[in-house]
Amino acid sequence: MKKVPRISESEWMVMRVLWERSPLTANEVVERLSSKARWKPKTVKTLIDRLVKKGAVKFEKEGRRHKYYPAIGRDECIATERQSFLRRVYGGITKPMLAAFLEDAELSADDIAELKEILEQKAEE
Amino acid sequence: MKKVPRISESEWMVMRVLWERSPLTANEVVERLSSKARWKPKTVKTLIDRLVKKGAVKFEKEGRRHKYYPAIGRDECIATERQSFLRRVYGGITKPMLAAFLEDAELSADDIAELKEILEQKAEE
DNA sequence: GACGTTGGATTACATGTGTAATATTTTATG
DNA sequence: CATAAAATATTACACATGTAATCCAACGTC
Repeated sequence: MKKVPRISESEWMVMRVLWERSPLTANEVVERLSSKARWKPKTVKTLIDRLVKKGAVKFEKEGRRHKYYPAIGRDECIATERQSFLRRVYGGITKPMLAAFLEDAELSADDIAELKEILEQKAEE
Repeated sequence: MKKVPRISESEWMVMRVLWERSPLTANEVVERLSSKARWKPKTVKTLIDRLVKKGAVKFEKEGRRHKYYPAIGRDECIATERQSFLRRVYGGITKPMLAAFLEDAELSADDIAELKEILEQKAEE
């Protein structure tokens, strides 16, 4: 289990686009972020560079352009963030916290069914 | 709805002890944190000062000592963190994210029943 | 009342983050 | 080939954060 680096709020936006589709050139990343954030291209470039330095993103040279792609898994990063969040705020996963999440969520009927399924499984343990 | 300030990871530890019991003197906070973190007293004092500056903590003078207490609610702060986390990581609350939480959780039968209750309520909407 | 002790106030300093601008290198074009 | 265009690399700079140390003021003690 390799350790995932710490990824800042802004960097997460970059990671999200790369996880969605990659490899991408810097400009493509800028393009895909333009709807989500109003950063100057240079700012996005800085974020990409920092992610490369942290080992979260790698690239291959294709001609003079670099094609960037994630070097770490989305699920791993999410798990790390989730745990950090829970430790910080609740000191662990708690029922009130889950209740709050569920209340806030927008869920389809299928989603609800699936989550109930999980709960039923747990009830049997 | 007043806006809660941003609270850093270390600051959260301080807030947690103050939410648990307050008011406390700086030294009492240091004392209560000593099992959780190995910070020098001055470090804890700095964290408290920053929280005061942010408006997250207030104090009253009792003789020459200050008695500190939270100025913002735990639940509000948690809600803010939760939303920040979700926006960052998932771009909002999603079913897969909820599923991951539920899978990880340690829940009693009552907890499970209550959560199912919430889901059923949502199914009716 | 001088003095040490004990808290609070001020200052420190490296690293991270948000947000870019400038400089340099590579490439396409005339 | 010279030069403009484009991409990458380097530099910038203020504020946040982790982690304290030092300075100063009030209080109790002799």
